[in-house]
Amino acid sequence: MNHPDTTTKLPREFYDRSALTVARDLLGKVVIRRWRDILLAGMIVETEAYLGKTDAASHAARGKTGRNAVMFGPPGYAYVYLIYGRYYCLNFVTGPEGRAEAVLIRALEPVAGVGEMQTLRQTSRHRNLTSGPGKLCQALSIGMDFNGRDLTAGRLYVTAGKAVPAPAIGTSPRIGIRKAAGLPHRYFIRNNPYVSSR
DNA sequence: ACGCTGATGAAG
DNA sequence: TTCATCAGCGTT
Repeated sequence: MNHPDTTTKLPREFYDRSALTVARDLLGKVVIRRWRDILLAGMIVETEAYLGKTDAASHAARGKTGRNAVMFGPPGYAYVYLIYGRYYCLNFVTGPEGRAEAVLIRALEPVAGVGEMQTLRQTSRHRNLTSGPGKLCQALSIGMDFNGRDLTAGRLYVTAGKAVPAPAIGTSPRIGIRKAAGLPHRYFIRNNPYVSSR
């Protein structure tokens, strides 16, 4: 029986495309987090694309600041920020340097390291481990120390998972945003129980 | 439906 | 310096 490749990282070229394309392509890919000699992994089941200055809902809409500086850098780096004073959100920078696009990772389906995720999340319920952007950062032990980290070199990266057929992909407006509502920039795998719900 | 929680950036 | 805002979560 074949075992999945957990070491080959997606190359920088993968991220060097429009956030809309990358957000869709990331579905079915696997986020790998090497944590204390343990492998934590989850398949991406929900993403959101954020564009640069043209996107009022993007952190980059009002230009470069201390917080969003990583978005303005080259693709293939992690952009992490604190939201609502309590939770972290993980984004991947996409597109050429200066365009300031990113994809928010909104939900994963746990693949490996479930026991450790349960400890990190302080819950035994599988459905609740990674079914939201704040939850998955907790489950993978991702904090501000990952902001600006290279996704092609370190202990956080993405590997090729299984292809998701186009009919299985759903789109919708982005969750929880008030500006630029209505744009279908959220992508998810239909009927996957780990997609976040509100 | 609501409270928690604190960084952020714009206004003054 | 003050203030409204915020791409969330958990409990009710």
